[in-house]
Amino acid sequence: MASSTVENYLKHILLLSEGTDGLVSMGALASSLAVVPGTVTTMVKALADGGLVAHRPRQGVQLTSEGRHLALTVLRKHRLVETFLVNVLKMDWAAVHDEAEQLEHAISDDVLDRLDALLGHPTADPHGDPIPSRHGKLSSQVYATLATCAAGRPVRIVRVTEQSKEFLQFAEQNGLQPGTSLSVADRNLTAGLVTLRKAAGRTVPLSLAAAGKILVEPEKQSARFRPKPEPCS
Amino acid sequence: MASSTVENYLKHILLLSEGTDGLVSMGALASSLAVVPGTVTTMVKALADGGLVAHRPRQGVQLTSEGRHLALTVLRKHRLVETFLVNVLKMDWAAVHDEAEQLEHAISDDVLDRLDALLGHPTADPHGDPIPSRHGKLSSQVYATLATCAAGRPVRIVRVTEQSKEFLQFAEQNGLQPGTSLSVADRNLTAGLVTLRKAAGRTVPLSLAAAGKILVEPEKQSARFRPKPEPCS
DNA sequence: GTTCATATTTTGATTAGTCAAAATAAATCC
DNA sequence: GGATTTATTTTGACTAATCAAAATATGAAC
Ligand SMILES: [Mn+2]
Ligand SMILES: [Mn+2]
Ligand SMILES: [Mn+2]
Ligand SMILES: [Mn+2]
Repeated sequence: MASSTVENYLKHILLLSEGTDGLVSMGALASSLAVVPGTVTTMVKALADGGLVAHRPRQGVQLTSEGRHLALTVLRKHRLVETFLVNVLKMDWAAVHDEAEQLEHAISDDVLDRLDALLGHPTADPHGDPIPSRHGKLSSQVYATLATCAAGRPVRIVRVTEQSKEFLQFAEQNGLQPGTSLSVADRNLTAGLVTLRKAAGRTVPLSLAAAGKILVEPEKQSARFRPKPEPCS
Repeated sequence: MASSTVENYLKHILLLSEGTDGLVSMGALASSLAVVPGTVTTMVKALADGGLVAHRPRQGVQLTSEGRHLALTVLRKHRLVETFLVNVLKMDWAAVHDEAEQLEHAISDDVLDRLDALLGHPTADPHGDPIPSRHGKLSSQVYATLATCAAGRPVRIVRVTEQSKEFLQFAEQNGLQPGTSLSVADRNLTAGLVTLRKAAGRTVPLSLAAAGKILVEPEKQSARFRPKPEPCS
C-alpha cells in the first residue's frame, strides 16, 4: 500500500534514528533523502496524519510502532536483496546498493521469505549490515572501528558502514571486507593516517575518516590455540 | 529513465498489437490498462512527443522502433522474472504474474542478464509465453488451441495464454500445463464443451472458451517409434 | 534583553498520472 | 442524405511529490 516514497522516508528515519534518542531533524532527513527541507516538512505531516510517525514541530520526527515495523520490513528487503545479488547472482558488492534501492519496493513479503530461506536466513548483508529478523528485531551491537581500536591487536572486519560505490570499490581493491583479519600497525592522529597490517604482512594506509567507517571485532583465537573446541553435535 | 507507467503502456501496446497490423485502438488499450479512455489519449500523446509511439488520431497507436525496443525489454524482464520465481523460488505459477508486474520495472539490465544466465537462457516462461531474446527477437509462432485442433490427435500443451490466478489454478489442478500430453476426446460445439483425454486415461471437461486459451503442438513421436534416433554427440 | 544566525515552516507553483463528464468525429443504419 | 450510435478527444479538476523563495520561530551571541 505505501508508496516507494513513503517507504524511503520511513527507512531513512529509521537509519538516522539509530543510536540517538529517536528524534530525527528535518534537515538531516532532507539531506539524507536528497530533497529540500520544505518537502520533508510537508511529507512528514502527511506521514503523521497516516499514523506512521510522530511529528514534534521544530523538534523532529520519530517513527510510531507501525511506522517502525514498516521501515524494518523495507530494510530487511533491502539487505536480503543485496545478499541475493552478491551471493547468487555474483554481482559486485559496490553495485548492489543502487539495485536494492529499487527492488526493496517491488518485492512482496512472500518473495522476501523465500529469498530468506534460499539464502539460509543470513543475519548480515555483504557489507556486514545487520538484517532485521522477520519479527522486527534489528541487531544494534556496538563495534570498535579501525579508527578507535587498539594498535597491534588482531581484529576481524565485521562491517563497512558506507554505501558509496567509490569507497566500496576501494575497500575491495585493498581486501577490506567483512571477514578479513588484520591489525592496526600505526595510528598517526596528527597526519590523520592509519596504517593497517594484513595477514600476509602487506600494509595498507587509510585516512582516519575512512578507518572510522570500518567496524571490527577482536580476532577469534585460531583453531589450534582454542582451548576447548566444541564437539560437532 | 522511463517510468513504470510508461513501461506498462508500451508493454500493453506491444501485446495488443501482436498478430494485428500494429495499430492498437485507444479503447482496447484503456481496458487492458484499466484506465479510462481519456487518460489513454492524453498519455499516448505524451508518448508520441517522446518518440516512443506514433499516434494516428481516431485510428490508433503504434510503437516506434525505439518504443518497441523498450517494450521488448520490459516483456523480457517480466517473463524472466516469472521463470525465476517459479524455477528458483518455487512459487506457484498462478502467483508470479502479479509479482512480475512490479519487478519488471525494478530490475536493471545487468540483473536481467545475470538472471538469464542463472536460468540457462530459457526461451519460454512457466506459462509457455515466449521470452524475447536479448536482441529483441520475439517468437510469434502460431499454434493450434484445444478449441481448434483435430479430435483424437495426440498433442502436447505448449502455452497457456491467460494470466488470471483463477484460470491458472484451475489448469494446474487438472494438470493442464506446458509439457502435458493429451488429446481432444470430443468437441461439442452446441454445448460449447470440449472433453480432453489425459495420458492416464483420465478425462477433463473444458469450456470452448477455456480450451481456446490453451495452445498445443502435435505430440512428438515417442522414442520407441522414432525411426532414426540422432546419436548423442 | 536585543540582535543574529540557523533551522523549519509556509506559500505558490510545477509535473506526472489520473477521472468525470462534455464535446466531437466517424461509422452505421435507414 | 440525415439521424443515430459509438469511439475518441477535450476540458476541468484532483492527488502525490516535489522545488523556490518568503516568512517565522528558536537558540546563541553579544
Ligand atoms: Mn528505496
Ligand atoms: Mn548493505
Ligand atoms: Mn508492470
Ligand atoms: Mn507468463
